Amino acid sequence: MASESVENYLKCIYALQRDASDRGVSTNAIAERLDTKASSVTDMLKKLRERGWVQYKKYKGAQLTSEGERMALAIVRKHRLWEVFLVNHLHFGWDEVHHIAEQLEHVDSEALVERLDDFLGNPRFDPHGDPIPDRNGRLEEGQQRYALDSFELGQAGLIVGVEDSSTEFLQYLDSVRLTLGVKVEVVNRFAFDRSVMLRTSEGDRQVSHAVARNLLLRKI
Amino acid sequence: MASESVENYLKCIYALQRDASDRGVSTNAIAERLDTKASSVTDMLKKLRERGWVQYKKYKGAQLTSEGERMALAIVRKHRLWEVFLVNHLHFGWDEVHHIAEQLEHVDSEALVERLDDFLGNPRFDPHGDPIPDRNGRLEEGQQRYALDSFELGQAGLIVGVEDSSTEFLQYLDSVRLTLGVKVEVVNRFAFDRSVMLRTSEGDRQVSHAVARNLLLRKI
DNA sequence: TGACGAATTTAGACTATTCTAAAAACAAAA
DNA sequence: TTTTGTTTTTAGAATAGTCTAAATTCGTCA
Repeated sequence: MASESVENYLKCIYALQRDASDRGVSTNAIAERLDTKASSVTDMLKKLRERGWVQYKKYKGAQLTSEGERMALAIVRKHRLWEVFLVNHLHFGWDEVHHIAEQLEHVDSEALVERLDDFLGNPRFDPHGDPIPDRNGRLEEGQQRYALDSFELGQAGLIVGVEDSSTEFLQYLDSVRLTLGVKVEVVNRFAFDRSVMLRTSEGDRQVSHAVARNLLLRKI
Repeated sequence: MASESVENYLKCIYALQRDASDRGVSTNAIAERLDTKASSVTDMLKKLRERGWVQYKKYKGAQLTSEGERMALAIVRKHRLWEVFLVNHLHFGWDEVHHIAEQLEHVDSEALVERLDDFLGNPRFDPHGDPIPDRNGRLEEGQQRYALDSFELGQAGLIVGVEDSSTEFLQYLDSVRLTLGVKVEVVNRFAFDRSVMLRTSEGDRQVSHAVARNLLLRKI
């Protein structure tokens, strides 16, 4: 059985090799994301290699093995299922659940996860729009999601996810009513600061580049 | 914040000073219950004393301070609430939940506990009949519970709890239909092995002394 | 190619928790 | 009160994970 710390490393490497889909996740990238020191990461990578969960060569970064990826997906599955529970049944806000799910995801019981999944009605997405791996670790392809950032003028879309699940960003989205399921259209783009003017059913809103990069939409 | 290990020690000392209501819980008693070595217990007791959670003098055993007891009750509260969730909502058997709740009880979020409590309908007892401390750590007095062991011939009672929540014991009780809420009457006692003959609505059953000691009843 | 700055690893140390083996204290009987 | 067996504590060591500081390697630019 993997320790909580080991599980966090696996999850972290999984996330990093997902959005920077090149080879080898760098020591520094892991250190930054886990808020730890590069030397600690090096130590841990050696242990993970020992146990067959990552491929790792000095100075070359790390990649999950298939066993490592299987474990990472199991943790992601638990995390997202618990988030659904917290939001749908305990009525937490989508901005409040990440921290709690980070603890719950380490509870070790196959039976618990499967019963929770059934209790929740086998949801396919978590409250932030992220897909939930099935019991075999398979992730639904789903339709392509694009950052608002990449939309052309006049392009419309449905908000289906966020790149950043921090409390701050989610609370901001709540406050300007840009939440999952909302339909938006790009009516203007300002080159000098890369901000974007959006039209929603509630009126127009201007959002910064930082927001546009982190809002994920399905084109319509 | 207390580590998982520290929390387990506090819960253990709480349980031991509850049923052996004399002074000072002995090092060996703690070691046996936590399946660890006496020397490890000594080390930990010094740390708990440092932090003001137990009173402890060499060779004199340990007692929780009021702060220590407050913490222990918070853990017991979480444990029992999660057990209710697992049995009532995820449909686990009462014999399957202890191990899972031992992990869930360490999740640290005040808000989670209170919302879970409300979600469950503020239950007052867990699936084994044990009372759930309220948010202030207060334990309902409830009516007195007696071990079947102590019943006179002819005395009747309602099963309202168990002294031992092990999977083995609970599965045994399931198999002979001696579960919470069942009414029984003592119709015979056998001195040579201290076994007891019970009458239930389903017929007569003989149970060993070990069982009689661990079944808790309310007299009727 | 060589040199510089950034990234990474190594070396050595620290904390928390646990263990084994040996020493000390206790308790109860003779 | 002395002996003896049990309980408890101490001493010293191991493991997992982390850190700082120093050394090494990498990649790139002149």
